[in-house]
Amino acid sequence: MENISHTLTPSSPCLSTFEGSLPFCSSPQQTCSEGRVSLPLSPISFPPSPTSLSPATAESIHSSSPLSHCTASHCLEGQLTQCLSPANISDQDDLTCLNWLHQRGNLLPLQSLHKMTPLTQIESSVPPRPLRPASSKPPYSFSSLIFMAIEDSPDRRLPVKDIYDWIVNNFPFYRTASGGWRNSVRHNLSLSKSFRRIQRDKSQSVGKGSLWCVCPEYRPALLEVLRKTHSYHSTNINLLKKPALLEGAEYVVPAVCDSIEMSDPLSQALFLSTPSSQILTNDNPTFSDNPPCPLTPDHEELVTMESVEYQQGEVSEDMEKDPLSDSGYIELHYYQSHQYQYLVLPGDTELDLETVEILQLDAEAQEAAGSLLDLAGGVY
DNA sequence: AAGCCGGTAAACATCG
DNA sequence: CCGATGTTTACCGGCT
Repeated sequence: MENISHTLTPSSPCLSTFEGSLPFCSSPQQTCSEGRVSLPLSPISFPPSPTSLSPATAESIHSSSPLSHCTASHCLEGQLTQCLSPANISDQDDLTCLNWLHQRGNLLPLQSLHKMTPLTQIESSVPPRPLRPASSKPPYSFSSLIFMAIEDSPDRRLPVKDIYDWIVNNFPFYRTASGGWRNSVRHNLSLSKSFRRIQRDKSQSVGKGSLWCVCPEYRPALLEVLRKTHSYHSTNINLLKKPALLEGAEYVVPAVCDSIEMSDPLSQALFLSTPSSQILTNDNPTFSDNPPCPLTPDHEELVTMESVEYQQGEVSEDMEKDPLSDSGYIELHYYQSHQYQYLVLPGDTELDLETVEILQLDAEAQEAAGSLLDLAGGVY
């Protein structure tokens, strides 16, 4: 048994003060002691300050964090996009180079960038392994597919056409499948309570139909289903990936795994909760009435949070292995439970779930972090 | 066996 | 009118 205490640094000065308990653990492996979270203000942005982590973790996270050079005030001033702009990257080998982000969507590689070979290089140098035939159907239900598609969109809402496109782009199976699956998608959207239709803003309406979003109250359930599916189907994949890590492989290239892994959006997506200011209600069903709140200087408040302590090692090996621990990528997850939303941060380069940090953030903190990540995920 | 869930097909209405 | 979109119903198979 080992107590681990990490002091995390908030992503930005826009995070407002949070003080509260942590009644929620993201996985059965974790035993979180309730406690207050207090983070010292730092100009270092999301993810957590390396200085408070182990040297190896700190080095890795710092060097792999594309946002580590960008403060939230940059974000507030709209300069983060410059920070993330390829034009701003003088050297392709620069640690802040975001080519990988462009190439892989909002996938955040786990390993230090300086240890990484650019994906284009790897993908061209690694002999292409025969991909799983396109006839192999993804294990994910249509609800999960829709969920992932919507979550992977910048605005967390998509027209059905874009949902089709996302599925086709991420799961080649549907590229050649007959059109019946589209009917299933529409059927699922209509029937499932998890999804909600939003009228498009008439003034800027382009295209047909409505936008679809995920009902926040059903997000945890959808995420859980997704995690279970991913966990179940990633077992064999992990066996493939683990030796590569042990042998010092520079980068685990999803593309050399089978088709599910290659296109696995769970490994790629940043599941970000819609900030509470954007959550749709029945009374206010359109974003045109309730536009997403941009960060404003009003949100710039100092944050103090205390370290989070939780138990490590109190986990039965029989318990379900969390897919996040083996995903090979830094993943940032929001959970919503009751009136709280929870942001799960990776606290270790290996992404062992025992070392994942859980922060409970208030709405403004989520918004701040979400905006940063939106920008990071929106540049590709 | 019954109920639930997910997938599929189909009919129909609406909309641009 | 046509195609895309959205809703609804029905049926089937797998799972618990």
